[in-house]
Amino acid sequence: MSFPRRYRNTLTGRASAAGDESRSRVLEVALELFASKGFRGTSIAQIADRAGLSQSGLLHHFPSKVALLTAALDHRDEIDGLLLDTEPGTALGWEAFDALVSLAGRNAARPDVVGLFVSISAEAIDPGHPAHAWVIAHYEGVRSWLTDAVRHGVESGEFDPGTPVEDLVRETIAVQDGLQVQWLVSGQSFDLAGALAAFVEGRRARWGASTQPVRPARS
Amino acid sequence: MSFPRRYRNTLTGRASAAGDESRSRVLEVALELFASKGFRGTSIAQIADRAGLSQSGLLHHFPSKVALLTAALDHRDEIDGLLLDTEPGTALGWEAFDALVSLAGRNAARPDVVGLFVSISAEAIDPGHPAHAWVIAHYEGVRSWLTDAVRHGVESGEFDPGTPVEDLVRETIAVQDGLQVQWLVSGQSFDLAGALAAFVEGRRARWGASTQPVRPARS
DNA sequence: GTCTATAGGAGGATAGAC
DNA sequence: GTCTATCCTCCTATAGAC
Repeated sequence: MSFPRRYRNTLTGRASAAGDESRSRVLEVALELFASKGFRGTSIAQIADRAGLSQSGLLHHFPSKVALLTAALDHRDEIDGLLLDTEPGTALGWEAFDALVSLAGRNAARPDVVGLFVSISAEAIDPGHPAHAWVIAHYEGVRSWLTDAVRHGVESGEFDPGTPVEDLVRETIAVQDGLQVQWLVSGQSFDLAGALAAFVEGRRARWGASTQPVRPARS
Repeated sequence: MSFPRRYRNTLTGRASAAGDESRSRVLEVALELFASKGFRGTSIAQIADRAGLSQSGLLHHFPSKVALLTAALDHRDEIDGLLLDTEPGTALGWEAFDALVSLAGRNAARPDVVGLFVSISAEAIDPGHPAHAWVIAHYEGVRSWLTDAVRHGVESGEFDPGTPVEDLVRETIAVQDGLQVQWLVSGQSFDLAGALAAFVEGRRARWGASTQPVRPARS
C-alpha cells in the first residue's frame, strides 16, 4: 500500500443497519460539501440538513467536525488509493504513469472527490489546519511512490538513462494537480484523463524506450 | 494589458499620509492572512489586530470584508501582472514561456503572493465565492494570452508546425500552478523558477526550433 | 481617521429527554 | 440513534463619540 492510511475507522462491529445508513449518508454529503466549500466554509449543520438529520444526530456518529473531516479524507483515500495499491517495491516504470491516467479517468466521474482534494490541499498548506499532516503525507507518499517507479524504470532500461528523475516526478504531480484545478474551474470542460494522457505520452516519447500508448482517444 | 483588472481602486485624491499608511499596512496584512488561511478562514478582526488598528478602523478604509479581498486581489495583480503586461497582439512565442519563468523567479521571493493565488483559486471554484468571477477571468486571461503566444510562434516558425497548442497551454498552466502548491506544501524546499524552467526547456527541446535557454542554473 | 459599544447572526459543541 | 434546547464563542457590520 503506497499511501498513508491514518485515521482509519473501524468498520466492524456496527450496531444497527439504520445507523450505518445514516453514517454513510453523512459521509457522502460531507465529502461533497467539503469539496465545494472547503472545510472552513462548511458547517456541520449544513451537512446534517442535507443528510436529513439534526446537527446533534450527526454528532452522534462523528463526535466533532474534525473527526468528520478525517473520516471523509479516509473515505477519499479508499476510493482513490485502490488503483495505486501496488505492493511496495514492485512499482514499475511507465506503468505508474498509466496508473495515474487511469486514476484520472475514474476521478473524472467523481468531481466531488477531485474537489475535496483540491480544496483541502490548498486550505491545509496552513500548518494550523487539521488536515495539514494529511497533505504533507499525501504529497510525500505520491512523490516517493513515483520516484521509486521511475528509478526502477531507469534501472530496467525502460527509461532513458539520462532521465531527470526529480524533475519528471515533480512535473508529473504538478500536471496532475494543475489539470484538476483547471478542470474544476472550467466546469469540467475538457477530458481530464485525456489531457493527462497527452502529457504522459509526451514524456514517454522523450524519456521512454518501450511499451505502447495507453489512451489514444481524446474527447 | 493581458489580465483583467476589475475592482481597481482609485489611487488618487488620498486625504492624509497617515491614512495611506494604515491603508497599505492593512492591505499587506490582508494579503498575508488571506494567503495562509484563505478568505473564509480569516477574520477582519485578525487583520486589524496585526495591522495595529481596530476592526472599525479597518472598515473605515475598506467598507466590507469582500471589498478588502478585491483590493488584495487587485494588489496581487499589480505585483504579478507587470511582467506579463505585453501589448495585446505582440505576444511572442517562447518569450511568453520565459516570462512565466521570470515571474516564478520574482514570486519565489513573495510566498504570500503565491499563497494568495493558490488559496483563493481553490476556494473560489465554488460559484458562491466572492472571488469566483475573478478566478474564471484569471484562468481565461492566462489561457488566451498563452494560446495567442504559441499560435504566433507556430506561424513565425519558432514552434514546430505540429505543436499541439491546446495541450501545451493547458499543460504549462497546470505545471505552473501545481509546482506552486508543491513548493508551498514542502516549505519552499526547491527552486520554483528552476523547476518551471526545466519544464520549459523540455518543451522547447520538443516543439522549439530556435532561441537559447533562459535559465541554465539550478539551486 | 480612529475609537468604543453593540446589534444581530452563525458556528461548534454539550445536556438530557425520548 | 435521534431529537430539542441551550451555551458560549466568534464573526460581520453599524452607530455614534472624539
